[in-house]
Amino acid sequence: MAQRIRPVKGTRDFYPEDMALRQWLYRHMRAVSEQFGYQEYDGPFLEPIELYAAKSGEELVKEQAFVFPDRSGDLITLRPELTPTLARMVAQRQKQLYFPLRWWSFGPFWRYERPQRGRGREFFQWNVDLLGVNRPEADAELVAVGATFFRRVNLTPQEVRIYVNSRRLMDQALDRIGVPAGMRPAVFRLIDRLDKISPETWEAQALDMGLSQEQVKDLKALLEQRDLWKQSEELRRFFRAVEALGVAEYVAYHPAIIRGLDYYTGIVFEARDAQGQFRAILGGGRYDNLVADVGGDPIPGVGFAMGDMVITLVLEHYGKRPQLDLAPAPILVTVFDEEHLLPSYRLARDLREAGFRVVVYPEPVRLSKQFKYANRVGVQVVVVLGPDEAAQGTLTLKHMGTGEQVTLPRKEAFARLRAWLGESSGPSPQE
RNA sequence: GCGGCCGUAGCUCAAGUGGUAGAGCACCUGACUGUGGAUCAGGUGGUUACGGGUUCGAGUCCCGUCGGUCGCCCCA
Repeated sequence: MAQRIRPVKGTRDFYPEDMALRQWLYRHMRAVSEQFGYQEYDGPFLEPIELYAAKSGEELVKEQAFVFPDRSGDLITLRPELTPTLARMVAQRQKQLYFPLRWWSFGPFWRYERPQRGRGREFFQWNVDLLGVNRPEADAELVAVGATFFRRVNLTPQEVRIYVNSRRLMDQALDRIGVPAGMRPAVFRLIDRLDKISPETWEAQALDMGLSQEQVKDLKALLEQRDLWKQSEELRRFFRAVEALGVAEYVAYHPAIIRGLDYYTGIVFEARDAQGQFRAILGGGRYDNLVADVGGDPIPGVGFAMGDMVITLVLEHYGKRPQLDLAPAPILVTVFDEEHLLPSYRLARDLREAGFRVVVYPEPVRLSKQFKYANRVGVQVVVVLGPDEAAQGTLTLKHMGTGEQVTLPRKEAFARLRAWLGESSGPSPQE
């Protein structure tokens, strides 16, 4: 007996039912992206480690990327995120690309982390970026893309919300509190943790990193100010644009949203479920130094990423995970006996040529077994071609949903199939 | 990388203080040899994650490994 080989830790197998959900997510992501005029692109899954060395949170590469030597000894990285690849691709063709540029992508990423609920080592991510515009209205558009996706998958504003803040605004506010510039990245990360750890440990960590009692108090007060955004011209414009884009109900200001990554320079945002029991569903923001880091001229940009694992958990939790059609085909042609096997195969071919999706039972076994199979795999109509039908040039059709059964001349049988199946007889499966 | 909890049939779960591994669902067969879903009867299925240890005896206690999960870290 061969030893059982385990899958690599933190990876997932996609059985047809899992694949159906992944494809469902992909279809909605694509539909929303295209609604807003974004173009699909992709990069390599393997990248040189140097691409990540210069930028994007040191830790992401040093501690969380899959890095290994290839056969020649070069260090190869399984991409842990897409933004550096995007930057490289844009820098390479900077002179021929025409801005503003709207690109989106959906694909696999890898991070060598401890797998947990909503977090694996191999996951899929939707990336949406708008390059070449430095206005808060562009940021609002990205948020609208995310919100439109939520609306499209039936998640309501009562269930998910996109929270927004501005690093520029927070910088000013921290100035007033007297937090030195050198401590900003650490303080940002502390703010990011506010609702993830207990108030006591949060305060302890704050004091630990060198903030005074007074500053901690001021900081806590600051993070309570839900109308802080009114002090920011940038955010006032942002919210007016969000309103115009028709997604205001999904968007709210929150002073504790700051994002962990270092390269964000302005507005930042993340989506959370209303009950706050899951990780961030999507996260993004403005980065104005992107392309310069990989050798191009600086281009302002704004973008976000949404992983497939958390959104799946959220959909499940709110009962919005769709019932997907997993049937291999809407029609099953049975095989009455050995003698009628090839006639059944020919019938299946004729049905396919008429535009139907058809599965034919692969061997002559009891009809009850074939009907049971049809029932189990979700076939809608079973076709029987036995001695009687063969003799009279007819076909027997049984609709598995209603139980209705008819025997009709071939031509009429095809018409009946079309009537019964309607749209679902066509070439594309699901939903 | 660190700490807590968990790991029994394909699935969901049972098995007082250690004493011969069980149920429901699913699956297979039959009642029903040209017809599924319902019902009834019967049946297959487990080295109790893996490897050691303690014991007359371990699913149960101890150690280790692997996997899952929760928290730290980080993040989608």
